[in-house]
Parts: sequence; C-alpha cells; structure tokens
Amino acid sequence: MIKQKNADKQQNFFADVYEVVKLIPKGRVTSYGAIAHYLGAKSGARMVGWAMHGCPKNVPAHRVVNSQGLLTGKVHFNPPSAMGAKLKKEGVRVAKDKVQLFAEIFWDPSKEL
DNA sequence: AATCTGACGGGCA
DNA sequence: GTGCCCGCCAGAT
Repeated sequence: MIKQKNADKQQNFFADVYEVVKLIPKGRVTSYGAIAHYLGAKSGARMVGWAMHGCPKNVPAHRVVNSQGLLTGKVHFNPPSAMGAKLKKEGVRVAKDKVQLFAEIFWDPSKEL
C-alpha cells in the first residue's frame, strides 16, 4: 500500500479522515471537501477520496459523497448498489446514486464536530 | 525519470 | 446557466 516513508504524513490524514467518517451520525452524510477542509487541506478533496480507496470495513464510506451529494464512489463498493442501499436503509433518501435533501442531512465535521 | 490518472472542489471563460 | 480548466497529494504505469 502506501510508502512507509511518507506514511507518517498520510497516516495522520487517513486516521483523521477515517475517524471523522466513523463519527458521521446515522442517517447523515458528508462530503470529501468538507473532510478535507476540516483536516486543513481544503483543496485536498481528491486526497480524501483516495484515502477512502483503502477504507477499512469499520469506515462507513457510503456516508461520504461528493459536494453534489452524488454517490460518485459507489462503483468502488461491493456491490456498487450497496452504497445507496445502505444509505437508504439508514434513513437517507437516495435516488439514482444521488442523496436527496443533501443540505439537510449534510454533516460538517468542522461545524458539528 | 516523466506523465497521467484519480471515490473532488472551486474558480473562471 | 453551462462548460472547461486548474489546483491538491499520492500512486500507478
């Protein structure tokens, strides 16, 4: 996986990302940018997405969507439809890989945490 | 060693 | 209002 040489820096970022994601209340969602911003890397949304690439099972990555509330990363799930299904099961209204009422169920770490 | 891509975001044309 | 481009960090080819 990650180069241990740079792992130090990433580990902190990853740990924070995972921590925040795991703290997302049930029925709520957040965006990559929000997490990135919370971590200080306001433009490092990509990095957050990449971090999710290795999301442990204990990390509800399905609650993390892009700024549009779109389940862009659902394709990385197993199966991809599981993402929307889980969200829906948690009370999140999802339609066509899109989170409904995103603004209402949006959970901002830097604001809520 | 160099270049492109990537589960994104925000700004500018 | 829509579309395109640039910037962030790291990895993979």
